[in-house]
Amino acid sequence: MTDARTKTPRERYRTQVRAEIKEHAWEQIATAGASALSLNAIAKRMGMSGPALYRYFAGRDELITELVRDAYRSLADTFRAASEAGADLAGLAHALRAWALDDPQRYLLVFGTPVPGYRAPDDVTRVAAETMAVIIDACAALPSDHPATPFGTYLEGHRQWAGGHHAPPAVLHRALTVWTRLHGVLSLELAGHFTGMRFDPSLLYDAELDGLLER
Amino acid sequence: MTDARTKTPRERYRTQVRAEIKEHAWEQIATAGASALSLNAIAKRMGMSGPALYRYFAGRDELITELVRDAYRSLADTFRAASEAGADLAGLAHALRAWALDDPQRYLLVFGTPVPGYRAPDDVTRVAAETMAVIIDACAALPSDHPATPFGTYLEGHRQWAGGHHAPPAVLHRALTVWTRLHGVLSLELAGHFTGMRFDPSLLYDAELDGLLER
DNA sequence: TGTACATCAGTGAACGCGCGTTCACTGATGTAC
DNA sequence: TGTACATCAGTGAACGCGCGTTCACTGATGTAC
Repeated sequence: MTDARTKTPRERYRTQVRAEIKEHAWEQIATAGASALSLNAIAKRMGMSGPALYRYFAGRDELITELVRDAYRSLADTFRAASEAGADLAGLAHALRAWALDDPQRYLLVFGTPVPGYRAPDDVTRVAAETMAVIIDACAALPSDHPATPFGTYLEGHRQWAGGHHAPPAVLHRALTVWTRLHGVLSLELAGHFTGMRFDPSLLYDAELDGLLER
Repeated sequence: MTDARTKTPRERYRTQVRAEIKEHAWEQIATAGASALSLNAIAKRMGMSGPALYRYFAGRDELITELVRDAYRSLADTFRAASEAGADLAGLAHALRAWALDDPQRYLLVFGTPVPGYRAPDDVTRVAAETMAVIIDACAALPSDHPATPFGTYLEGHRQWAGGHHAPPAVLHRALTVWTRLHGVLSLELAGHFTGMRFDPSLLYDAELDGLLER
């Protein structure tokens, strides 16, 4: 049905140009950040006139939405691929860091300071829950025992974010902690807050990871 | 010398208008984020013409620099005040969260996604080291024992960021960890990443804090 | 296979906007004698 | 105390720029008979 062979040449061309626009958008974001994204600038770099892009996107906001969606998707795919390849929590953490360093602005677009005036579409939360589920699974598979924490038991009544995942409270708590701690190191690293200090951020990242694995 | 009484009325007026400009700048940042800061918009809200602001700031960049400097100063003052009032690490952590929630965009201006094309002046790193020193002191005062960590000993050779603070390696490591973990929770909270989930972020913050205090 | 028509990608001009910044100028405030 | 001058805050016009977006139009590509 949605098979590539059933696509007409025009449809194929459309999706290809759409992809090309997004690629240039990412390049621009990588250079100057998401708030500087400009349709006209993208068009110019593609050798087209500005209005031409309106054949492919309803406007700037729809393009950004698409980029956010793709970023979430990309991370979810990365996680799932790592997981299916047998990666444990440490493997996921390293996959996350590699994904972030591969395109820092992509990470920041999703987890950084929100683009002012822009609201993420609802369906991305589903994808976000998908990545969270992979982390939860990895936490559940940890060999260590999981003593229940007060916050963990509190979390049991608020597990929508886990996509309805069935996991003991301590595991939910652990998964959330994994997220916040890794993000804490990663976001400061990507924002350049460690550049003045002269240590290797990856060592700090691994140190945090060790703390998460050991108990 | 720099006493207020030695200031001429004109000087007083100057500093007052400068302060007023900055206040409007903060209001604008709080609404639309730092990347949307506009001199003309500020002037309009003050009932002045745009070029008038050039009597007070050399340009947009100098204004932003001043705001960043003030933000760092404000945090450093908050920390020092809390510390002098006898606050321990937990007290500092709560002071940090209160400071962040008081003006989220101020926190994000300093610790969030960097403003594209803008480079922070060098002297703010001195103020940053000042806040770090307070955290290090609080970590050193923790009652728990401090087993040396591999990363901690590695850090000993890279302690410029601590402002030349003399503290055992484990304490340096602990202080860095305090920073990254609290920032991990805070930044995700401020960026609105917990709003979809239905739990109280302050509980997660306190849970992380507990982990930092206990060992 | 050829012709008539519909579809659709892309253009160029235009609109209205706001931006940072410069410049020559006015008018009020302070200073020196 | 009064007058001449210097200082300086603020204005308004202007420059050049880039933005998102609309609109009428051209020309190429695909479709139906």
